[in-house]
Amino acid sequence: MPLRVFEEKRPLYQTVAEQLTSAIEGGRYPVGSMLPTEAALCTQFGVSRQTVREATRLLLQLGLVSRHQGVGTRVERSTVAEHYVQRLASPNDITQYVNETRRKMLHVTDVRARQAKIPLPGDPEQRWRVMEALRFVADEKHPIAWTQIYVLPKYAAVTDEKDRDSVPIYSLVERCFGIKALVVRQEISATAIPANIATQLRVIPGSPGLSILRRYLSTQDEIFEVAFSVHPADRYKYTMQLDLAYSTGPVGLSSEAPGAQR
Amino acid sequence: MPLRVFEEKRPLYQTVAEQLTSAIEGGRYPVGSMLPTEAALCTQFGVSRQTVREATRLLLQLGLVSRHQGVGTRVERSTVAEHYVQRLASPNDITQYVNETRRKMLHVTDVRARQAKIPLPGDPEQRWRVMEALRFVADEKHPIAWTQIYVLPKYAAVTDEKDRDSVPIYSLVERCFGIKALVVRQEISATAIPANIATQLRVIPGSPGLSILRRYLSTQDEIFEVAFSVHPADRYKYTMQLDLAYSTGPVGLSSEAPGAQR
DNA sequence: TAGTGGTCTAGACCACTGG
DNA sequence: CAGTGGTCTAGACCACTAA
Repeated sequence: MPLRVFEEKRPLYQTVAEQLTSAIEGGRYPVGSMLPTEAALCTQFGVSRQTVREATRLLLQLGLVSRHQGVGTRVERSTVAEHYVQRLASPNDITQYVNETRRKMLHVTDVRARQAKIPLPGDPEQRWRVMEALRFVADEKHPIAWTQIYVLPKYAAVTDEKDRDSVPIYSLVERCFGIKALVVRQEISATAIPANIATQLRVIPGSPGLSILRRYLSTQDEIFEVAFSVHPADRYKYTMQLDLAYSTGPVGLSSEAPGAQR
Repeated sequence: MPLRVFEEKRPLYQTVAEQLTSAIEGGRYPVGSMLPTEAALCTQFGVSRQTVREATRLLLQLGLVSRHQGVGTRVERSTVAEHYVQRLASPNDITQYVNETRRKMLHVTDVRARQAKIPLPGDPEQRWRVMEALRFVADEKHPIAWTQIYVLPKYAAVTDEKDRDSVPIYSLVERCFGIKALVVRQEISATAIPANIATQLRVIPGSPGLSILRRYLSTQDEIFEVAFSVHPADRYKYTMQLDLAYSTGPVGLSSEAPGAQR
């Protein structure tokens, strides 16, 4: 007979989930071992299978277990994975000023990787298209950023787009070539602004600047764009917020829809 | 009779979800409007209620709809919300070097907010406990960071803890007082390192440095700690990775109070 | 082939919301 | 109060995995 804690107001599946959670935390089901089968849990708790599944679904979201058809439910962690998460509603928020500033393109050239001012991935002889630009806030005279953007030659055509100056380059590449930036890696460091850049930024050479190196990785694990920007110390500050979270990563998109027509 | 697309291998609920998704994207169900009731969807698609619920659960995860008991299912967005997410497995990863460095405490004092070198929240007469320290990589002679940590007086006792030097302060506060950093706000900027700090860091005064200001917010929306660190430009670099994600934020912990429904 | 989780149905009662 | 989504049951078939 199922012994239910008396006077439960909360859903049954939640109670079951908690029992299982503490059993896992307590070492009753060690990491790597299998949870009892769903049928077993049904009789053990005296509930229906859906209730059991709803309970294990919670554990699944917390990253405690994983389910495998034909195999069973495996314990993955003994304790709920805690972490801090930064969420950016729009990809543009990565570069925090995109919407409040305008870009003035300086020039566009081609270089080989080894000639670039920044480390580029892959073959040193690989050619890249380089765009150099300044960013201004509204009508301010002084730019807040000097930027250099490298894209692979096969995407170089973006430099001919007409909204080249109003849209982030990575976004242009995405739109024109149907790819998607899956991952963005960012490095933030301080530097003494070199003379040639300082002139453009209208600051004293050697004065402190915040430099950000950003690498955009597409679906095929290829780095299709590298952006490098330098900001005078007193004109820009990078801010971010991290929130405590418990669940495992986003479940992400459902499927490989048959209608990926594009 | 339900007209099912013939020869379906994929789950029914997924098909239903896709139909609903494109109906929403197509404007058939505008943002702010209500989806048909579950019962209606059952007859419309010729499926059981669980199948409908599983389908709307997918839309829920994608942030397209929200469900409200006694009310219905409301359309929240017309298109799947895309965003970039940074995940830190351990809270320590916020300060990326915690595990590879040792801290040397310089001194501990008390100050009023208005006397502090950095802006502190709340009353300018509010007292704060201040710890000043240096961080070293392994056996290197030169520190990679000069740090100042402010905590509220009620948590000042952490400065007496014995593992004060090996554990991050915010973590000590959490452990000793049973609170939890729910949110961490971070500001990264460049500065010319002032003379007094430069001496400690063994760099030339005025040389460029990366400074990071971190505010730790506890459950009660209170800022219980503010940490400020300065790094010589060539000794430290802040790196992060952002991943493309689709689902809405993690639902997280089990018990959510019946509040915050719009 | 036996046993697992994945999907699906039909029906039921409940908790909550709004008029 | 009627109608909504939230929970739960009992039973069924399927897809997958491993022996």
